[in-house]
Amino acid sequence: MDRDESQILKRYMVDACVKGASSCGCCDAVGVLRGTLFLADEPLSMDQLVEDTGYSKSTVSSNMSTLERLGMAKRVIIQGDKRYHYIPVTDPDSLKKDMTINKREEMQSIMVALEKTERDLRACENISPATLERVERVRRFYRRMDRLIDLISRYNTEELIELLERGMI
Amino acid sequence: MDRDESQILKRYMVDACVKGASSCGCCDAVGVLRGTLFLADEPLSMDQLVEDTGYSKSTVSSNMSTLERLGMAKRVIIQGDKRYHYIPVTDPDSLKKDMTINKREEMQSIMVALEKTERDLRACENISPATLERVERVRRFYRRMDRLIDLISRYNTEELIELLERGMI
DNA sequence: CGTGTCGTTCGGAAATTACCAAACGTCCGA
DNA sequence: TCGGACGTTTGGTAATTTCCGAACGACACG
Repeated sequence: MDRDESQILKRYMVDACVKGASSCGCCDAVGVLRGTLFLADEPLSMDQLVEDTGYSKSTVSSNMSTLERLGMAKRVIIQGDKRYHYIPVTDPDSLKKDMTINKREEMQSIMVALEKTERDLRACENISPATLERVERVRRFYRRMDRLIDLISRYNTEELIELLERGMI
Repeated sequence: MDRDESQILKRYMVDACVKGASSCGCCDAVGVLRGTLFLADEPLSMDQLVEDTGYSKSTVSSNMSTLERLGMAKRVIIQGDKRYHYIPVTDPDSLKKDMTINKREEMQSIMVALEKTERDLRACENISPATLERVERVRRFYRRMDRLIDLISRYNTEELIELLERGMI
């Protein structure tokens, strides 16, 4: 596979990854790097990532650490090479974990806020019953949703699908 | 509840909503508006939102439409008032739908990219079997994950929790 | 101990985004 | 048909973010 072919081929993945990155608040470079890594034949060094993406070394460095922090890339050691090399994370369990973990953190922060709000509302003198009721209702929902995501994280994908398909009948 | 109390009380919710907003790529104003709306005693007009948040009318207008597009706020008609009024969306089904729909769109775009990539890879001459295998594996994962989210969207929260709790035993 | 190779950090430039004020279009009542 | 109340769109500006190159620190090898 020559370079040009490879470049064309990469476009789809890179675009999709950029979209995914921006939807979780990351800059384009994170997506580009993920897509590039994903379609690489072998673990890539930072120099290769610099060359393949056109970003500077510093940009690649900082964005690769966010990619690592998000659990989407891993460093590996290549024998006889002191440079770092990166591989994309592709095993189903890790991918599934990544997908739930962010959502859960976001939900928990809203849940904490709802709890504090509800407490403060009750302590207030002239509270509006309607507002309190709404806060309670949503807080209950988030608590249930949190429980649900907790349950979901305890199964693997196949088990979940099987359970839910069985339940549909 | 006087204004100052209400302002202090709002902080938690607004903060949490801002965090949530930024994690789905929206600017702070979207979060601030959502939080404000959430703790309002009654449907709010744009003028009231302008006053409560300190944003300009144009900022409120444009960000309220994104909030509406995201399904987090709704316009209601108040009898004898020709202005729009907004209420927060709080029913569990809508909230659950919002939480899954974004994730699903993101996943589907990656899935489409993976499918195109896989097709192109097969058409290539010197493809790396390792790369192809990786693309296949991840594509399979996404396809299963998509199926899973589809199943999840067919149940309501309580049904899901019950099913999964029963499965745990 | 030097020297060269790596990766990270830092400061500033460039590009993007968020925001506001003003102009504009629309709808309703007079 | 005019006037006024509303909401949206637009153009410009301020603030933020992204990115690069240079400087820096760490580490291995001669």
